[in-house]
Amino acid sequence: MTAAAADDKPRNAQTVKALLKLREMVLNGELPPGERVAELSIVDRLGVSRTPIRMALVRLEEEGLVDCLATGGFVVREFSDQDIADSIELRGTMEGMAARRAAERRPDRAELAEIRDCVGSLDALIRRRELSMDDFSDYIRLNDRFHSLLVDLAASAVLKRSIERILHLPFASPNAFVFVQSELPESREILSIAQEHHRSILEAIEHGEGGRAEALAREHSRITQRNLQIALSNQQQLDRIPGASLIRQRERA
Amino acid sequence: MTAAAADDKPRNAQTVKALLKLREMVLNGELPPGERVAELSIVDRLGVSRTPIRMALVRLEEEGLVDCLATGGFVVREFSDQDIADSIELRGTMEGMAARRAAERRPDRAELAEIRDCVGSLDALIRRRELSMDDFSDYIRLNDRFHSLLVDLAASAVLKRSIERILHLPFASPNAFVFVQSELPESREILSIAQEHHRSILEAIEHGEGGRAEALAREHSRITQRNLQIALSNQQQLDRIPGASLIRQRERA
DNA sequence: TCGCTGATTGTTGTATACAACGAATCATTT
DNA sequence: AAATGATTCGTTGTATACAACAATCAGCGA
Repeated sequence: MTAAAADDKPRNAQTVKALLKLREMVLNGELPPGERVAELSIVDRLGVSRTPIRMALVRLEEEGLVDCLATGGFVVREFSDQDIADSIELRGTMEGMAARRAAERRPDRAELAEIRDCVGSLDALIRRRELSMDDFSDYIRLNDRFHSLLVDLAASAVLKRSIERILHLPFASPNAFVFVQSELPESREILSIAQEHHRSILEAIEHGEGGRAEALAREHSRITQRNLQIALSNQQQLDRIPGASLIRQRERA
Repeated sequence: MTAAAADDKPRNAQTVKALLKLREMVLNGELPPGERVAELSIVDRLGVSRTPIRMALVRLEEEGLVDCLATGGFVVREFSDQDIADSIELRGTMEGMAARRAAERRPDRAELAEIRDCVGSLDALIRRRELSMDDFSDYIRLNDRFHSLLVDLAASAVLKRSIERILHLPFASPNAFVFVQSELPESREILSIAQEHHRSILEAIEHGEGGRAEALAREHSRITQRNLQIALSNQQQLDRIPGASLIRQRERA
């Protein structure tokens, strides 16, 4: 955590730069879905050679953000409403497994300290009178932390990898719709319900109740599903979620 | 299904060749786990240049068979017993989700035709007096087909992708331990139980019983877990499963 | 005007060249 | 002899050159 090695140049600096930038460009909509990603045009825009760009594209393809064309080259993928709902459901299922595994493992107090602290911080945050935009940003950070710690508690490298993979689809994130939700009148209630879920999941883990922990974690993901449905009914709000440009436009009457 | 284009050279022939060969070499144990994969040595052995090898290595890394070293280069990964069990459990969880989704979708007769046929063939196979090695090979083919059709019935591209990804770990396959099992005296009973699972999963889907379908699919995966435990208690048999060389040797007294 | 053909351009897949970094080796010193 | 420092070797990451293929566009003919 020291300030050492701030601009530590890794050996593969160009590749990670290309990967980060390309992912950003895809999520921005700067590279529209369905369009072929011309490697040379990226060379111009990023100032790195084709090789690292190619590597990054392969990784993005494995992540699921671009598709490998049979004729050669890559295309930015397009996602249907169903794809998004499926991603959220899959995350919920896997987090359910994580919660169950965590409960069955009977972690000791030391292992639970961090996530307890996280839930405590969330409690404090929710109790504030008014929730500013910054508060929502804090919520996102803490919420991310909770979900990440939950997966860690399952102590399964395989499961962790799989969950991290699905989270590469930005709209599968537990936070994908928080800012959409923040504009709803019932926003506070939704956050309270979510936090109640967090508390009971933790409680179930502490009590070693695997089945309950799994059911709760799944139920928790349905909040994201609800928020998705709300966003889907309002194009303006939908446009503000991460990776919005990747969503296939439904025909409108 | 015609005989057309048998040796159709795709554009990226070298890359797929490298990917296939490298995967084979890793699973063979030809490239021992923990050892750095020197690209130049692969160049000699495969007769393709470094570039396609590099691409293949990136893909293998995303598949989880090799790890990306911080210092640069790739290492063949090593898997603990727990990793294997976790992979099987994760597959079971995702197949459970697939079965539930399939049931909830209420597929019509036409959609169910293939999997019904598959279960029928399995029935016929199991009913034979004696099961030869070829019979077990047939079983593996049909079993693979059943699991694949089950995933297709869920009609979720996201889920399908995730399941296919976990199946890249060879010991996560539903068939990983069938040949080990084939040498057990109770082999036939295990196959009968598995087939009973297949039948009831299909039945639950036909009846639209999502919860039951999910529970059954999960239970079904526990057969693989049992077989894993059996294999783990007998090093000789363990060595015969696909990717055996990737399994970390436990210290023996 | 429409369709077909041929050339041209653009893009990818592959091979290779090059430079920087790390690891191992060997020599030197204490 | 052990430790330490310099040097050599090997390996990777990156850039670029080249060839094959696809797509596009112009021109020609009906």
